[in-house]
Amino acid sequence: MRILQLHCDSIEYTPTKKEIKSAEEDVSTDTIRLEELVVAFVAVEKDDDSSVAEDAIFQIKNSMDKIGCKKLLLYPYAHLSSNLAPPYLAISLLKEMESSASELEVSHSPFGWTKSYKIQVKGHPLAESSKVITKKETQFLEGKKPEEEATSEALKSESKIKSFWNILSPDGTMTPMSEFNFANHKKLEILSKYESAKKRSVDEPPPHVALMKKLAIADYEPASDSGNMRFFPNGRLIKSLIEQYVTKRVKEYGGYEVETPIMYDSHHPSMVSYFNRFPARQYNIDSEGKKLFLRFAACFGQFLMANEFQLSYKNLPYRLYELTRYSFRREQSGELVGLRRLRAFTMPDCHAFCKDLDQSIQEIQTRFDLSQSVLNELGIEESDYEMAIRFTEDFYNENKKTVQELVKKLGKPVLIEMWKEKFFYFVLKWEFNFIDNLGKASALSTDQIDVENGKRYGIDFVDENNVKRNPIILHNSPSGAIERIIYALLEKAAFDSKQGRKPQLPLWLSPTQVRIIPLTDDFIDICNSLAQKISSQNIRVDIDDRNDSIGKRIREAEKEWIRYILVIGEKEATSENLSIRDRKTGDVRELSFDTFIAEFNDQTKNKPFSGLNTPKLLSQRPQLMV
RNA sequence: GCCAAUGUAGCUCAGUCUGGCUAGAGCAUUCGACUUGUAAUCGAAAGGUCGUGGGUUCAGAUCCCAUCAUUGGCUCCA
Repeated sequence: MRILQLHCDSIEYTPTKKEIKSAEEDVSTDTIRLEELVVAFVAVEKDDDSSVAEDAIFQIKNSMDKIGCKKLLLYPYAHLSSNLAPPYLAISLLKEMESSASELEVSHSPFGWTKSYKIQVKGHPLAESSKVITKKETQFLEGKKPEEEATSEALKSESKIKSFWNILSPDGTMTPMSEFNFANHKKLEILSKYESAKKRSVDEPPPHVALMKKLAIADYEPASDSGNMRFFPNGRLIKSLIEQYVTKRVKEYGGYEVETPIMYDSHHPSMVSYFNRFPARQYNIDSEGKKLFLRFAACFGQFLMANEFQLSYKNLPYRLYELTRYSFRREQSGELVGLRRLRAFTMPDCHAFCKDLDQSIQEIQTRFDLSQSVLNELGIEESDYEMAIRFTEDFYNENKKTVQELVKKLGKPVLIEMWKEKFFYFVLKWEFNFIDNLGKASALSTDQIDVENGKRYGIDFVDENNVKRNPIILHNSPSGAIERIIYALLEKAAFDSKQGRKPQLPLWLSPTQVRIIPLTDDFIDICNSLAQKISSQNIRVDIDDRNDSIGKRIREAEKEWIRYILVIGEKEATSENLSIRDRKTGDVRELSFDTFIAEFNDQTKNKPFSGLNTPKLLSQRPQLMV
């Protein structure tokens, strides 16, 4: 059976005359007009039977659910096939379809009649689709527009691969997702629903968007392409600190930092096959007849580099790392949101070349620990994210223990997606998904076991037996995109705020860590020397020397989420100790200088430091209202 | 990309449905006064081709068409 399915604003048809003997009787020749409906042009073919009819109506219903349409017109249309069923069979199958779609508002146009018709088709991607339904096998091509260029094989097969969803608990039990009791795992439930059912319902902008502007971190740049952000001094400072921290951790783990080009020749032999597999989502550039594209990850750069290395098994695992500023993905405009999903983003990307599966499995455990620890230190805890592991059935059957160990490390149930066959280049992939205020999931850390690209990029090493082999490659981002970390921190802060707690950034990331407020102009000099003393301890300190009331300046500092405020007046000028207003409690404490520095350092130890990225005196600072 | 909502001063918004006075307010900015004790001192000035481009009209921020951007949903997420 062949079906051409169109989501229409309206259709108008007029039966004109009987075309065949066995056409339907008692047909009125009035014009019929229907609105807001799906029209399914149907050609019944020779071998079709009830099971095909049932399957067809099932698929039609499915896609109508998606587009939220309840009205269906079955329109017999012989021209779709050259292998038609005899009319009596066609009529009876059409009737079967009509009656089995009873929960829809369904009708059919007369069979065997010539009809004139006028049709207005909607313009969204799901509006048009064709289906071919046969007895044994079901195949269908969704959403393919007639005028569209042939979609690549990748996209077609991607829509065909079927996922099996389960939940794996730390004790090793695997439960089908539908049977799992999510009572104590609300966020995992969100992730599961999000991934498998793809169902979401939100009607407000994510809170981090307002915060990123209010805190003068980042904003949209109207003169650029959407999804390319500008970062203000505060934002650049925060971003840079996170970048430095992640890089430091990766180097401690054993990654070697490199730098590779951001654009590549799409006709380079190594690119072609990779490219055809993952088409469409890149920025293209024409340059002197070359067709270049902007990288969407650091993979190519590092693979092409590794290609040059003379590797021995003794060198492995060997790890290359790059902090890509930027990676580019030309996501559909409707998918872009604040700092969560961008077209240009900063991605730490670390590849480990391993000699065999055993080594890669050992390596993936190390990197799992690294990722978890990095997120933790960045201020994102286990309770903020949920893990998903995806793998092929074969890999799981041979490596159950490995998978279970990862789950054990996390210590809570994990969403499992399993494929019968390997479609992607990896056999296993895990990722941590941050769940935000609106119940949206987005991936942070991730790692993959890649069994294809070693060969594709001609990377090889010599093993113990003097045989050349291709390494297995792990693809890890220990933190996920840096922008997304900021998004996660802001969403967490917004959540605190909603719960009635004071929102804040981790102290080591605060653009201003200590603010000094002179009571009157007379104390500005004292403030200056105090500021100097504090900033020599690697603390970002500024002075609000504006001519505003003390209450107002405190309020401003609170609104900037500044943790420590020092008001300097007569009392402080003559005292040994500092009066420190701690935003955490709102109280004013008397501390000696050294005690304060010790308390401060304790909270920022092992974290990178960078000086104030804006004028020290607030009177010299432009007000940024975005 | 599709559907919907939104777009007015640097920011947050009123005015748009029902076309008609000099397009308003608060915050921020500038100037002046005040010299402040832990979340908003007082006064004044300046600030706008109402997202952009067309159209209808005696008259357009307001109605119509197109377009761009943001947000939400769909799709997508290597």
